[in-house]
Amino acid sequence: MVRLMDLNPEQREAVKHRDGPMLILAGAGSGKTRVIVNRIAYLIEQGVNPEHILAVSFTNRAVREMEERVADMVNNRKVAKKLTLSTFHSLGVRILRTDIDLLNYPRQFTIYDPSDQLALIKRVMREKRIDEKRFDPKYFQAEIAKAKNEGQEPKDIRDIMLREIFLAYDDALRTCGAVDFDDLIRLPCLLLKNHDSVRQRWSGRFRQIMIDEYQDTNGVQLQMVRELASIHGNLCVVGDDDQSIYGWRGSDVENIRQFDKHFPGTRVVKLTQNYRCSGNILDAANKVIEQGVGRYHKRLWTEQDNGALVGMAVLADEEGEARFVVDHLQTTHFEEKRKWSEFSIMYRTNAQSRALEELLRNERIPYKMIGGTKFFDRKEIRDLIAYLKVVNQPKDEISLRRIINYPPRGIGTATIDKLSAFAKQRRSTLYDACLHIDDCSTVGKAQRNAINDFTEMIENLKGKVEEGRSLALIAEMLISAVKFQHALFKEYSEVKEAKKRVDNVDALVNSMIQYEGKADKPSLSDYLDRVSLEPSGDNSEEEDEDAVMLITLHGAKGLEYPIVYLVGMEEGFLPYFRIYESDTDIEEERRLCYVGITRAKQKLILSRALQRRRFGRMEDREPSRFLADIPPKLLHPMGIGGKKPAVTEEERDEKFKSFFSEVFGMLEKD
DNA sequence: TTTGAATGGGTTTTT
DNA sequence: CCCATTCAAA
Ligand SMILES: Nc1ncnc2c1ncn2[C@@H]1O[C@H](COP(=O)(O)OP(=O)(O)OP(=O)(O)O)[C@@H](O)[C@H]1O
Repeated sequence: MVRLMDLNPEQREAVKHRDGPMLILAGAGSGKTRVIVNRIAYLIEQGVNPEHILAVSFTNRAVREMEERVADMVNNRKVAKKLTLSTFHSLGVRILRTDIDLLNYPRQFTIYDPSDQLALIKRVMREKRIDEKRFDPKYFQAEIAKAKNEGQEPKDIRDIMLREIFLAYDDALRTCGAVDFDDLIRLPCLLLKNHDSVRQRWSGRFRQIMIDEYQDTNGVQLQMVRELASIHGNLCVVGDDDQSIYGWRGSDVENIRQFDKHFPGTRVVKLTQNYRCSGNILDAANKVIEQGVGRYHKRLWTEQDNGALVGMAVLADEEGEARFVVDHLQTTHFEEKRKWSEFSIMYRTNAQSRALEELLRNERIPYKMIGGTKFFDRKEIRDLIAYLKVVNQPKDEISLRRIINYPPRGIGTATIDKLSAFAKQRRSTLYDACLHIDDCSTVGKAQRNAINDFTEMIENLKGKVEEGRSLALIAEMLISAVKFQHALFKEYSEVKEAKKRVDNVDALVNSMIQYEGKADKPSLSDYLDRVSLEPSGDNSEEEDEDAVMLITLHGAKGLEYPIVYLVGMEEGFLPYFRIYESDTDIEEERRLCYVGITRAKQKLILSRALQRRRFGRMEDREPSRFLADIPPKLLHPMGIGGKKPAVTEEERDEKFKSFFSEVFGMLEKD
């Protein structure tokens, strides 16, 4: 049930808006997402078919958040399920799975992640005899991504070599039956633009479109949105130019600033009251963002009390910082009877989570890491996934090459080169050449046998998939067929290491079982899609698990927590500096800082270390320049700079003892 | 063809 | 410090 009285007048106006374009431009915590959620529920109440409603956001996490909030409000699972709430990329996949054949790709396409992408670019470069030493494949990868995000096609590229590689790379993708991440937006966009039937289908299907975090859209996404809204113009976007933090992947704040020019007749709604942060926190945030260069003026206000001061902790080193945060967190948890899930620790880079994780684990504090690709980056996991990808789409040459000789089965580089030549000669894919290897005289008998055994196994597994056998079962068959575990023990002389890897493989199989348990229509290709689109594996079964959140600043956008720790407030981290490169966009870093501060509802603790290990060497660290923008009267010094020294271990033990005796005392009374 | 040792290069952020 | 890649020997 929508309760319009839970909204302020501006929000109410936005929720009740029905047809035509609308822009909600508003600051952090002003209830933008709340408007979207309410508007979805309101539309349903007004009789709009939920299948006609589309809401898009950027991160998987933000989509999940929206799903939960909508589900709570609609309170009808069957109706909620009919809604389309998704990221741009999964929406792209959905469109492509239906219509990609119009572009000459198979509907069973696979999705290449950046490392597959790089591998393919390297292949293309080798084919073209372009020296990888002289020309960095990563450069081309970046340039191609940029071009795709700007909506450029190979013919638009001036640089001859880049154009040639782009062209060949795109060709190669098609041959592999694969698309890359950027294609997940670019190709649907091409389809919608060039095929009226496609546009009619999708724009007709989604008659009410909402987009959260619109300031993060890039050129191609704008085009895609335009096409999707072309039939009806019912497009509602919400965003905040002060929270634009994806410039590095082509997002363009002008999309939101010029929205009313892109969509004439736009109704503009501005929200300026912040409902999230206590006064001091909002003050600090305002001070940081106000120093922004080239910023459009906007000021948030709140009715809330000042609340606690913002903690500013200075510690000796990385470990000291982690220790401080964990101690403080633990003390607050007990003293204020806070649930673990009320805490969140945020950082600029995933690597910064290590020290924290270690300590949290030691202290047995439940935590959940959002983002980070650790699991699916492990070699053994990638290998297994590569096998499944080959079973799913044998054209996928990158995956095929990855596993054709892993575990080693006597098909070395020499053989693969011959195989590749054979494939080229008969104009077939590499896998097809494997199937007909007996017609290839250049490959020796032993190798031919090995290849035949290999294809036989893959074909067998393909059969199982077609029979509709369970995914986990297929994976298990695969693991035993290739003696995967045996290979791991052979590969890692350290038994402990090998065991760990075997455990990882088990964990992957388990994730498949879980997936099959909860998916609507489980299938291998759907599973692989999910793994590609959400490699962080944030498939938190335990949705409302009580755990501390560890998350990057980017990942935290749109989320909120009662207590937030912002660690690593140092030059080099925030703003982030890369060695040898000085292209950091300071203003974007500032906005990132603003995003971090405005995640906190009641308490915010900033921290920094004086020294940090980097490349094994200790380095001195300077405070982040953004700290200087926060008036000292808002800050409460802690750690080394605080009045009280950091809590010592004895003191902490003392606190626990008294806490427990208190608890026991309460129990005895009962 | 497989293997292990040497070497060199480098830490964003997400889909 | 930790990796990925490369290179040389078995
Ligand atoms: N009218 C209101 N009355 C009370 N609480 C509100 C109101 N509007 C929003 N809130 C609360 O304020 C908080 C922030 O809302 P929301 O997440 O929708 O903001 P947002 O504008 O999307 O923030 P961000 O820009 O950070 O993503 C939420 O806890 C929400 O419940």
